[in-house]
Amino acid sequence: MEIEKCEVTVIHENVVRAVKEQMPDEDKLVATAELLKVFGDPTRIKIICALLKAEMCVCDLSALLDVSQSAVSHQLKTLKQARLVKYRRDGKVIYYSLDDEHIGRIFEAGYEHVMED
Amino acid sequence: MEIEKCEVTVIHENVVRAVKEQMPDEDKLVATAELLKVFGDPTRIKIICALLKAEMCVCDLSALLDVSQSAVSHQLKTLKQARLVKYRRDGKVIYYSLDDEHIGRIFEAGYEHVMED
DNA sequence: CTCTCATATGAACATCTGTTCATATATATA
DNA sequence: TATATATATGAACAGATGTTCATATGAGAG
Repeated sequence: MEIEKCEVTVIHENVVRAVKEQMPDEDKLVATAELLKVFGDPTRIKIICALLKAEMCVCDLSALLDVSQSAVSHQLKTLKQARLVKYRRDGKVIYYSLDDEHIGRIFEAGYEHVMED
Repeated sequence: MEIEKCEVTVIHENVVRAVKEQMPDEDKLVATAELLKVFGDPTRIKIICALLKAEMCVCDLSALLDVSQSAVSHQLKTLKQARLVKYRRDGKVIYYSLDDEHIGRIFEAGYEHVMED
C-alpha cells in the first residue's frame, strides 16, 4: 500500500477540477506543441523569416543563411511535413513559400515577445 | 580550387540581397527560436495552457497533467529560465503563474492554427 | 529540534534532432 | 543520349532533450 505522497496529493482539488474542465483535448495540445516545435530551431526559423519576405529556391536559401544545401533541404522537408511551406516547380528550380499567412502570425508573436525586453 | 557548386550558386542574386537586408539580427532570430522551442514540448505546453487558467502549485500540475512531480519540477525550471513563468511562495507551497499576458498570445496563435484544419 | 511534506536537483539513460557526407533523382540542354 | 545542375535522401554521428530514480532542500507543525 505504498503510495508516494505527491503523486496523489492534490492541494487544491477545486482548482484542478475547474482547470481540467477548461483544458483543450490532449490531441490538440500535442499538435500545438508539435507545430511550435518546428519554429524552435535557428535554421528553420530563419527559413520561415526569409520566406515571409519572398518565395525562394533552395540554393538562394542556402546562400542567404549560409547553411549547406543539404541541411536546407532536410529542414524544408520538416517544414513541408508540418505544412508550414508549400512549393512550386519551375524547370529545375523549386520555389518554396509559406503555406499560409497564419504562419507569419506565430512568428511575429514570438519575435515581438523577444523584442520587448 | 574545389568549390562545390550549390554552396556558391545564387540563382536570384537580387532577391537574396533584398531579403538579406530585411532580415532581423541573427541574435533576435536565434532568441525567437529558443523562445518558441520552449512551447514545443507536450508537457510544457500543457503547463502553459493550465497556468493560462489559474495559478497552480507543483502538486496540482502533477495531478492535473498526470506527470510525475519531478518531471513537472524540471519543466518548470525550463519555463522559469525562459522567463515564461513566475512564482510566489506561500508557506510550503509554491504557486506558479505565467510571467506575462504575452505568453498567452503565442500559445493562442499556435492553437488557433491547429484548430483551422 | 525533529518530523512531515512540497519542491528542487543531479546523475543516468534512452530517445530524438540536426548536420555532414555520399549519392540518388529529376529536369534542362547540348 | 550524355552532361550539367537543382534538389532530395539515407546513413552515420555527435549533441541535445525529457523522464526516472534517488536524494537534497526548505518551511511549517508539533
